[in-house]
Amino acid sequence: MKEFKINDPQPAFIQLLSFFKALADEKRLKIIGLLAQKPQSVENISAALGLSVSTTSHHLSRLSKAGLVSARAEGYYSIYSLNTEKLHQMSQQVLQPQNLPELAPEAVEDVFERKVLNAFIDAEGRIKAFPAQQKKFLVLLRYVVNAFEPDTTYTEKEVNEILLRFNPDTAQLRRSLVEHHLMSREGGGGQYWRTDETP
Amino acid sequence: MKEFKINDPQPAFIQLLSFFKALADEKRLKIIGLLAQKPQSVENISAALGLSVSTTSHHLSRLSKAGLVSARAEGYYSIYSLNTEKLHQMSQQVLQPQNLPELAPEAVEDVFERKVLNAFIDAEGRIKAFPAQQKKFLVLLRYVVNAFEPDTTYTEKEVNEILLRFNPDTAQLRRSLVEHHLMSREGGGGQYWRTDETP
DNA sequence: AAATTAATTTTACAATTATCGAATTAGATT
DNA sequence: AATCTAATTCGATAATTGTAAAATTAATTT
Repeated sequence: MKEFKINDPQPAFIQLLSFFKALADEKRLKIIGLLAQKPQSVENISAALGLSVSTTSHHLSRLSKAGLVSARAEGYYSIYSLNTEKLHQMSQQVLQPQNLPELAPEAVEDVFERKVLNAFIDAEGRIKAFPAQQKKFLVLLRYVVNAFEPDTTYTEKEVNEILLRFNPDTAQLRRSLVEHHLMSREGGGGQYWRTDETP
Repeated sequence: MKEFKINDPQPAFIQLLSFFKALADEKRLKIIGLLAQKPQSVENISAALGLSVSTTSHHLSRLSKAGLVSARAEGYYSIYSLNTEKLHQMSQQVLQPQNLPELAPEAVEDVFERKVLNAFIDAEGRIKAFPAQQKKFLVLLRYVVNAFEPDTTYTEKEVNEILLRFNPDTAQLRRSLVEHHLMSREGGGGQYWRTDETP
């Protein structure tokens, strides 16, 4: 097996990109269509497309680099033919949903959230002020709720102790956490727990 | 609204081309990867890609025109998400081998053959001279053999009469036609017929 | 050997397009 | 109403790329 990790910037990405670039041209797409009918010489292709031979040769070279066509020498002709397996392989494999996320650069933390946290959390991790905008407030609540362990129950007193690390107004925080379903409370008593994230 | 219908050359071709063009860019391919993870705002995407917001917006617009992503307004955000069905549909359907030939322009008659015929056949359809190159000579033979009906037997005399319309050297023509298996001859007698083309 | 032929490579240019900043639009907040 | 925020559109520029003519290469024919 190969080691792709070190210094190799996603060969799959490069390959996919050159595949799309190879086919992202009117003339080259038509060449694919021509070669799907039968293998042909460069001159023949250029006549069918109304292009000069040199331009056609250039296009064929690009398709060839992407592995979509290949040429065999026959006399002083180059007879190009379609690599149907390659074409099939690319169209089948590479755009499968499960492979797509790998195309992305490392996911960046949400810009909006970072902005809000920068604006309302001080260096000690405490909430400086409560934003009026609900969306921003929710960001803070999600930040706060991380202080609670999943699958653990807390008394109201314990909850308040933890919330006090963020802001003196523990009542509002506690109430909001429950309101927005980030924490759950058992009906009458003082039992709290972090709501399961999976919906 | 615009009228797209009239003079619309192969909508399938156009659609396929714009599909490939949409994905033939590094940044846009990465956007696909990002949106495959989760729907995101323009600002978030631009941060992940290291691009300006306006450039990102432009890329998203291109992807959107190709039908690969769509946006929903949420507050003053545009949350873009991936159209996975469309992506799946395109990658599955459109590059299937049986559809490929339709991408080509109307097939042009073979350039080499046309050249040879122009060079060696006069205005009356007669062979001006016999080319030394075997490949060219074969083109002439295939041209000549069309004067014979399929599934018909001819005597040697009839064959010579027909060949005389092309060139006085009927003996060479007759012999070459048989040699190259364009016509068949019954063992001893003088019965000739056009060889069936299907191999 | 000289001439011919098909293809590739090189060079130069025109067309396209990716990019960004500035201006504008649409929506939300104060 | 005035302000703020995210997104889009516009205008300009830089980079890419499709195109063809000319020069070169490779193979064949005379």
